[in-house]
Amino acid sequence: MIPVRSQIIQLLADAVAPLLEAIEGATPAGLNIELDIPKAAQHGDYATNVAMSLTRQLKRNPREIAAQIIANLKDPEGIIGKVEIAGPGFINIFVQPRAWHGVLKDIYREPGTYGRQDIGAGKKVQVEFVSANPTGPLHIGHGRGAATGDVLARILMACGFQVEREYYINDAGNQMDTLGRSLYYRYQEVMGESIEFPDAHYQGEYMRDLARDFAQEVGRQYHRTPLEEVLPIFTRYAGDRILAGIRDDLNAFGVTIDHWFSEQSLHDADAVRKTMDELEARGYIYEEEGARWFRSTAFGDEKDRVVIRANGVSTYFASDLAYHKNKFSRGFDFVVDIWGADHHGYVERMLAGVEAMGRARSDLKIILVQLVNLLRGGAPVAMSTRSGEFVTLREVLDEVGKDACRFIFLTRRSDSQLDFDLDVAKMQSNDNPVYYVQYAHARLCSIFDVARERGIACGDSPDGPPCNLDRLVEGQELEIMKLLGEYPAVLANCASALQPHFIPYYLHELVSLFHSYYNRNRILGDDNELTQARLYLAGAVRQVIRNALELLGVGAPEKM
RNA sequence: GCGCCCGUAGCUCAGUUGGAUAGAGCGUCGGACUUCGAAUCCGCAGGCCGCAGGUUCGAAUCCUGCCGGGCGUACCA
Repeated sequence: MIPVRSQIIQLLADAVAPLLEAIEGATPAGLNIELDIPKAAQHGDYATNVAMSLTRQLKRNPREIAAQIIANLKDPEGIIGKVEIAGPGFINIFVQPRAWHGVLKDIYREPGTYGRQDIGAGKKVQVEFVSANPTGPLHIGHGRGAATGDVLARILMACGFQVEREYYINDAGNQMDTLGRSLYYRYQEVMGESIEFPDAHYQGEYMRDLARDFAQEVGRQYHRTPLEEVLPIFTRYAGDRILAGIRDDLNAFGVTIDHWFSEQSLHDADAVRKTMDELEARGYIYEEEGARWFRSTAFGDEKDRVVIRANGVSTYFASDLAYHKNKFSRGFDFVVDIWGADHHGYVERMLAGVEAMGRARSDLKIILVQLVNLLRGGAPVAMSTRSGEFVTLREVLDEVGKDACRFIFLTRRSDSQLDFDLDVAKMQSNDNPVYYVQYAHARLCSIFDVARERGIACGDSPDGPPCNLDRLVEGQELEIMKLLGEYPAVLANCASALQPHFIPYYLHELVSLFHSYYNRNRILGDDNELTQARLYLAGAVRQVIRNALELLGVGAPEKM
């Protein structure tokens, strides 16, 4: 049992249950009790609007219901100090200071796993993200998707889901031929040919580098060899090398992919055709104007979509249908797709596809990550893979650093656009929120170093702490304990909203409170009993900072 | 034209399953280091939550319309 918050929710639920049992058709099981933290301290540590939300069912006025709930409230452990009815029917709850000690003990009981919980109950989940075409290096926008997907995966794992990270490789279709041709032409250049590089090919500098490397490996054997004879060789080389580069960049960014899934493998296994057959058997495929269409309008899409063109070639969407069928066949309870927001027009047809395959639409959760506007000194940096004008993720990492980069991405909700100014990110590096948080961690470590030098024993036992926690009576000390107790709820929010940004905001709030407390109070003082109690508190703060940073994939340095 | 996302302090953004007096960072200005890390802290200023209606005990949050920005609207991927 997570201390205080969930204990109070349980007490309230028990108090509400008799009221609901008294009327017919009520469903106490479905009752969701919300416990808010009021903005004003006079409104208590927690407040709930449960009485107001029951007015319709109970057909009584909210204050009356609130009084009834309070009368039913049992509190054998003495967690609640005072309860009040306020305003239109809020129930304000004041927590007994000593109750917060449970939060600290909980943290010390299993430090590294504090915050983890089992709302997922072992459900299998897949998070698919980045999935950039292997035609060039990752850029900053991919980085945002990578950070979001990676951290979402970590959060879901922390919440008891079994998670697999997947990268879908679009290695089929004519873009790969374009890639191979691009390398071919650059290779001929390296051989000394003067050629006119065709439009609509990949003309980034990285292609020249690849061509030089390729020439190193194979020598002159393909010099002036007709393109058609050797294209597959060039395509394969370019694709493999670029994909390896993507893997390296992701690793440098702290992202590890569990499973790389090739689109081509679907074609090789004839999975696209099989999927189309299955959909046809279900009555969702028809022929018109020489093409074959998927009836996505049956599930709310605005128009039907072509899956097999008149020329017999399947579309990308057809592959994606087969891909998602494949995903579900692997036993995932639900799958999360993280897409660039420029694909939002694709959402409805994909959900339609999921339904047509007999799955619930909610089994596919599509998270749209908005575009990143890369700026330098306030001016936009032009980005285009084809033209080769872009700043790579790698360059941003070298310039700004992994921790700052991840933190900036993760501090905004993914569906709002983000201005990322390289100069600002560097210039402000000392005022960057990530350093604010890391500094608190380093400072805490330093305190423990000093304590050790002075020979102060630091209690770290969950049961019957060796220190007297009743000495923690400062307002901020109680606030810190309370906030530490909120951490599991923050994670649960992230998991249900599939949004990581609550964690950075939580961290900032916790760290800010700690810094303020630190400036007002001495942790290591003359009063040994008080010192030990405060160290116990400080250790808990440090632990939660660590756990949260770990989830973000951001380092928790002991010195900086 | 139609569809989706966004519009909150000078700037960048939280808060949007409806809750009490709308928050933070940066920036401006003014304070705090003989004491555990000043990459910190404390304080001041800053708002018709894009506009207008509606729903109700209560709206930044839900509904409708409008304005402004982004993206999409392929038998491309």
